[in-house]
Amino acid sequence: MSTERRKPYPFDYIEPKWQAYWEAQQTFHTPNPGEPGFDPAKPKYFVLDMFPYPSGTGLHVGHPVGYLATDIIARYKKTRGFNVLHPMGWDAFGLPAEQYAIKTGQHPAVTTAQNVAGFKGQLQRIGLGYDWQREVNTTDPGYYRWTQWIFLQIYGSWFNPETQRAEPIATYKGDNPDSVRLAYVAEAAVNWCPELGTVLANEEVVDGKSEVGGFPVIRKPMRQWMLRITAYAQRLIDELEGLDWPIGIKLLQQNWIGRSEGAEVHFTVDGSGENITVFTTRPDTLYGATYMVLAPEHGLVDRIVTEEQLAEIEAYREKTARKSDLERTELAKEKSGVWTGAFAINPVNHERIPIWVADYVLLGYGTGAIMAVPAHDERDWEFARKFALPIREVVSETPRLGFSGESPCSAEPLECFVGEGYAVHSGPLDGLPTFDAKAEITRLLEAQGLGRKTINFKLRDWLFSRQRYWGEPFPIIWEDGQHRALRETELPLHPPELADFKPTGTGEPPLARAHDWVQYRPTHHERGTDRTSAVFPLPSLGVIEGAEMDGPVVTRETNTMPQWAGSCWYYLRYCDARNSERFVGREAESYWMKGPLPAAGSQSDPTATRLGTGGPSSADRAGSQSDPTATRLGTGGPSSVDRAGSQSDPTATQLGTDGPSSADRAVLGTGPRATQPSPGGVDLYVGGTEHAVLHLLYARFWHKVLYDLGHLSTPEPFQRLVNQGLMLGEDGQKMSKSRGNVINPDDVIAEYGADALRCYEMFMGSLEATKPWSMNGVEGVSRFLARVWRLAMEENQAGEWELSPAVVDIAPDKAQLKVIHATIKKVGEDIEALSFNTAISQMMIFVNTFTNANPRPRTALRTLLQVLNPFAPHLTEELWERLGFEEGDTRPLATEPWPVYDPALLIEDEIEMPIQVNGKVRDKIIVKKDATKEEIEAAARGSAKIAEWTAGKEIKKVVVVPGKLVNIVV
RNA sequence: GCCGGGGUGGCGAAAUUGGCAGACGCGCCAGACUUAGGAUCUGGUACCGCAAGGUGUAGGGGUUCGAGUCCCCUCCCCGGCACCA
Repeated sequence: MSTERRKPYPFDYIEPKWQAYWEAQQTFHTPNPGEPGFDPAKPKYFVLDMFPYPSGTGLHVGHPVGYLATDIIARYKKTRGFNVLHPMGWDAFGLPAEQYAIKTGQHPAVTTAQNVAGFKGQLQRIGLGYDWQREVNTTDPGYYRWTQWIFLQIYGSWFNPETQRAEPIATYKGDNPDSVRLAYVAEAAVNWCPELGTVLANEEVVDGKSEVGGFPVIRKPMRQWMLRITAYAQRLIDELEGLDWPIGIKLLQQNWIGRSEGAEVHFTVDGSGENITVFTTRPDTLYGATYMVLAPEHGLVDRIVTEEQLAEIEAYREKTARKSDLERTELAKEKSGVWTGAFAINPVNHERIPIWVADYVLLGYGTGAIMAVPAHDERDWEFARKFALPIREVVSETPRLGFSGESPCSAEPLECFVGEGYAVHSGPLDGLPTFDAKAEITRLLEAQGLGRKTINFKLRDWLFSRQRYWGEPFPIIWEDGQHRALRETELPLHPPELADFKPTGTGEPPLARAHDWVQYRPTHHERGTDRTSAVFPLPSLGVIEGAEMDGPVVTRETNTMPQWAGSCWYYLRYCDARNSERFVGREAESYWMKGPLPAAGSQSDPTATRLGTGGPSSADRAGSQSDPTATRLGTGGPSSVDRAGSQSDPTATQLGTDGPSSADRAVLGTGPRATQPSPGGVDLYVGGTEHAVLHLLYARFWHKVLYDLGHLSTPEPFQRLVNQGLMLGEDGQKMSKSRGNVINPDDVIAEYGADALRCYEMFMGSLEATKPWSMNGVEGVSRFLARVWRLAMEENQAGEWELSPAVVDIAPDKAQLKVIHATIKKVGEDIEALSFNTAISQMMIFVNTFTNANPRPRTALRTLLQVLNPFAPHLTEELWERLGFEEGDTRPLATEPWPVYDPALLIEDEIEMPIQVNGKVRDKIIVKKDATKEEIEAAARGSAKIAEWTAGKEIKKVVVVPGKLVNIVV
């Protein structure tokens, strides 16, 4: 390569200078309520990034996309007079960090510290304006102390079905509190990953492989800690509604939780006292049940299998057990199963139907048993065809009368019909449409104690323990086979020092190797924790005169918590990161997490009222964007119409949403509702879609538990969520080391500067879109920044940059004023709308306009620097300083109020209007801005070109849209 | 299979309630300034056509004075779920 290219402007000097200045001045530190410098008159804005795992490989250019979006918003909101909370931290526990440590042969604490330093350096070189005083690290004892504390809150509570919320376990009146705790130990078939040496949550298993590393996962029965997230299933669905999240993410969560309405039906096993309960969403097809299927692992199989069938059943069960989840899905195409030899009695028609075992029925869903209705279920159909089981039609697509008397199996249907229709061959249900048939059969079953209406969820309880070293130890000890909580005063519980922290591979956690740590002898005041109390005894209650000093030796829990534990609440810790008394101070929490005030318009633009000239500006849009009704779920079709209807006229809803869709809506819980007050929470959360059902679901769950227990002021953590798109490599492929297409931001910064990196990433397309990297694109944006620089600066004979003599204190002309004010308006509005690419293009138009202006009005340049500042903070700070300060200016530019535009300057006296003939533009005319329809039409008819085009034809119609166009129809 | 999101120049992309398709940038072409240009500035650049003009937003149909935008059907790409009873 040739010599180093000349820098188009001295970013290599400017950028470190201003980064050091911000650090020294703590420009982006935001005080909490009650702290020095806090201004209670300002509204708050909490803008959050998904904090990274500090991996060893560092950031690539895809990571900062979201960080840049939030940085621009944060800087902008600050200039609009908000108290902005914009923090960063490290999700440093968990598999990636530990895998890296094992690979490099170092202790994870060492590699984590190195990686954090590396990441932080990279983020700072990009010029991100975080409040580093609030930095958190999940592996810091001062942090995980509270993660453990929150776990104990969960452990110490239960979900009261009466109140539909978590309550201290003391309010539970049953005799076995351990059966209802939100954190409990259970023996269950779990996802065991031999390669990683740990169990994994369902959410961490993708296509039968571990999400981290892609290793095979098998089912294995193990004793594990579980969190009872299923108790919150309904609320986790319902309370999505008020959130301003992408519809896709809401649906993803909804589908993951998987609510379905149906019925439980009890069948008896012929000749034994046993019962089989099934779950079905189609109780109306009960008369068409011609056999039953149990999951291979179902406990009843052993009790009902006949002697003749025993060997075959055992063989089948063993074969199924050996299959990994992956094999089981791969082999899903071909149905398999074995008859148990037993029969069940259909409760409604008392028919004797065979009971089979087949692996297409899953133990984990419903009751692990089904009634099979082959005529109306694809899977049952396939199975029945393969094993020659009877198929009976009980739903007809069209109404048919007089079928009841017919022999039930006389007409075997030719194909499987899964839709809704009308009941046939179904006794009392005959003729009823499916919807009514479901209701009727459920009523009949309930009346006879044969079944009941039920709601079933796909969501499973959260498998919360891991057999790994690098995670939070459980604050739990075991005594006489019973678990109990450590006291609050014993936290944090540090992990033991271990020379060998690799997984054991046997399922026993590595912490078990630390014998001295595991053997635990509580001192007198640590004993006697009341296991039924959620509130741990205060230390002052613990000291009892003359009590024994040493208790019996007990053992510690040796599992650790999963990666997600720390990330479930980090946003709360940011609110009060240094609090050593509480996980977050009450005042700080309620200040930063509270919802917006009712008057959205006034609060989102405090500067407008102060300066009194803002008018109906961009800020009003911000208000409407965060309107919680705007992104309601499930409103297919003209949502604005039925929204209006539901609010202003309750009857409109009833009339307007007839038909099957209303039922679906009810199921989803998304029917029209009145606008709810904002649930509050983080004002803007930006991150990738990969956390749609992991972090975002877990965090909501923890948040709700803490809210129920009175520790938090809002029921939801994240009010508004935006997903940034994926950054592809220059070859259009996903960036990866193996493809060799990874771009390191440090290299881009070295060549073009951080401001160019920032502006390019924001200019390349919409925030949410997937987009490929292009170095040529960076070059283009770099040129734009250099042009900005040269608007103010020029090079002298000695090759030094000095203030350009073209910059003088004159008033901009009319055309310039229009560009200036249009730019203020558009950039502000575009930032509010997260449309950063169009904001930058407007600033390019500004620069193009002024590039050849000589002289150049100083005020114009100053305005440009103000609106460009959130995007290119280093360059603009430098020029702001060099252009000199005016009275009333603050420094740095980062704290200067956002400029105010004058709408009057944007209105043209005369406007150009296209004239169409039959929809095609044929001429353009200039008319006064307030010209009447008649005047415009007359002018259009007066055009010579139009006369040509309409010559000899009859003008049938003239459409005049003032301010837009004229269309003449001939 | 089901559920989302998409498909606009050579490329990245713009386009309030339906109202001049392609803003802005890259690339390319030409010019200016220059010892020089991988610097800078100016102009041009959807496609076909010398032009007048015609054609164009994945494809087909529809509504409308007017459709990238609304409705119906089809195709393709990306993401998610996937025997969920």
